[in-house]
Amino acid sequence: MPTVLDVAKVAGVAPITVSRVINNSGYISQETKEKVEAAIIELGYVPNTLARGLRSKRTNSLALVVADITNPYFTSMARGVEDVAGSSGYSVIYCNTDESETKEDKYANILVQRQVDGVLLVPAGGNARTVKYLENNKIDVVVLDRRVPEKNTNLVCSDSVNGAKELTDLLIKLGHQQIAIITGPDNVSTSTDRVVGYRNSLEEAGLSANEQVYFGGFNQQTGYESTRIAMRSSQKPTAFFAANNFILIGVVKALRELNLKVPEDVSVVGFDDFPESMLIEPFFTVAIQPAYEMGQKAAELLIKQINGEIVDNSQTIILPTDIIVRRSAGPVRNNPR
Amino acid sequence: MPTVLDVAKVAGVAPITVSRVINNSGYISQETKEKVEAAIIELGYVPNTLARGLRSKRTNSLALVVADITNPYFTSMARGVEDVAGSSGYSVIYCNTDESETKEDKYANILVQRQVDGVLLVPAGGNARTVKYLENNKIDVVVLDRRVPEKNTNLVCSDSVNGAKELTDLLIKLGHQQIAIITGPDNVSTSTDRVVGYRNSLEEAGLSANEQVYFGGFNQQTGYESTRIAMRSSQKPTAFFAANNFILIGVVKALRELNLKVPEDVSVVGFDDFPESMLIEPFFTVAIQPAYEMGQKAAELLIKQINGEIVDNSQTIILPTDIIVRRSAGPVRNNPR
DNA sequence: ATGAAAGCGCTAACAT
DNA sequence: ATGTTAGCGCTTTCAT
Repeated sequence: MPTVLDVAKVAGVAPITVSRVINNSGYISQETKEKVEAAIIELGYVPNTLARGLRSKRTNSLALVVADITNPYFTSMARGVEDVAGSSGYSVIYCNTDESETKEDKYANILVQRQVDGVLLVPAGGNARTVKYLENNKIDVVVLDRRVPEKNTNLVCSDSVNGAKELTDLLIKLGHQQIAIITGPDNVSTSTDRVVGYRNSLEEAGLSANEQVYFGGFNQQTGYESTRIAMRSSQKPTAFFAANNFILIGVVKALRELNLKVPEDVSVVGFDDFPESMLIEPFFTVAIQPAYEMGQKAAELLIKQINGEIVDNSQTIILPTDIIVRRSAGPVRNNPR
Repeated sequence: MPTVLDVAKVAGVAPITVSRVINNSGYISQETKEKVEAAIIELGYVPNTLARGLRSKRTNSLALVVADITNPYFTSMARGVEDVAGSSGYSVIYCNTDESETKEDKYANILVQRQVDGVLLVPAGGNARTVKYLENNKIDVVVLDRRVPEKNTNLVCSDSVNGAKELTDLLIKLGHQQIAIITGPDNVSTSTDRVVGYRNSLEEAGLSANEQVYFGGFNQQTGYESTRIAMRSSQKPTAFFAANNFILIGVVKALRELNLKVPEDVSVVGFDDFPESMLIEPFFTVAIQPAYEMGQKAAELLIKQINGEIVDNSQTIILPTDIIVRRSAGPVRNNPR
């Protein structure tokens, strides 16, 4: 492979001049520039980013660390990140933690080794260890989707508390008094914030006594199992609030097995849903988080941070959730089953 | 950040000895090893992969170039790749071409700059340009999902011809005689192979005269529009074959709008579907491609290739598709509408 | 507007 | 079993 030196020889200039042409930096006469460009094409020269990064301390690469890229919510987010990163000359390395702190640690180490300029982190555990580790190693971090306790960071997330409040309000307005919420781990802010919004709504309606909260994982199994438990309890819910898309699917599967119709017998609302491109007929009443936009905003913030355009690195961007009313929630049945 | 030199000083050895400990290469006494490891921990040393790559000509990074990571088919594939790559010490850079050759070219250039060791390529255009470009730059390539014309390459794909044949056979067995296939671009092998399988089946049944093929894009819009056109034609299909998941959704949306029930009025089959985790009640009769496994196999092949464990770089791995019979295809209606 | 020298952090090649 | 030397390809720094 040809190097700057080869190009320099062909163009009859010094290597540094070639570098200046490639990077559009410093003063170069039009004439020299053309000579160099011709040589680059002639040789099929491609700059080596390893050498460049080693010398300049900038790799033009970012990392996106998410729970699982397989969830369309994170996939959209990833596209938002990539589209912004790409147009600013950054490549993106994706990492799936599967909500495991061990995997997160492993990746954090790899990212330091790779000298990425910045990391977009959806933290797996309920702690700031990874953020601190990355920052200690001079890597800029923007936390995405979830808050991290005991540490101020740049943060881009959506308004879970408010989205959950509105969703619960909506159920209450439909006459539901016994509403169960099924959510993720109790150490993840998106999971607990949605419970907070739910509680706020119940309280406002004087329904606090009917609170019914199930923690678990952000997966189908949790939705399925918690629904079965709830429906066997003395307080049978007339409505379910699923804290994410996979839980939502689990809830409905369980209800089907119990021969309960949605929304005739039981109402269901949730967070996230699936993209319209995957749905024949959108059915769920949901709070949609603007995942793609969150990815974009986070990437923009991170890049600014890397470029030193931001002094304060504890900026919080909270995007609103969008309530979409569809058919999965209806008025409570008055006739007892 | 500490370097090998810092570690070497603390441990009282030469830098190369530190390198040997990090890479587990050459002979090191247990004693020295422990001294070095202690120094590494003491200083919080993390190796710099840029320097390492520059020197050793190996970056331990791969790239996966797909049409659109937003399609669950490619997302699964990506997880397959990442899981294998990760466990072999490789990081993966993902690139979305959105089926555009321009974007593919742009990424190919970036990947050469980044000195990735290998590329897993789902080629956007119907040509071998990118493969040649990468190979000219000494980067190993495994082509994924689709064949590339006029060039022997390592290839991992699924058996589109056979899957399409079986799916069409199934419709014919149900009594359908007028079957339309709606597929992707006419320069993509997955798109054309599925037409070939479809044709083979019709021919075998003596139904070649009824052939009805719609090319377009692998997206919902194509499914929707082609379905409307087909249903307005003189040969109204009694069954549709959608060549991928998004087309499938488009077909069903169009049929719904025409007040046609699936499968009572019209039968529908397709390729790919969506993961069960996203489906309340799987409905479509489909040919499933083992996307995750394809990603795994391709990554394994690529890594072997990189390690020089394979001489021949035109190895083809074709994985079988799996026909799942569900409810979207039924017997043809005998009473005319 | 251009160039010379040096060095980023690591490991290959060659000692010892 | 360990060390010395050199250099990967680029850009920073300091000339001119």
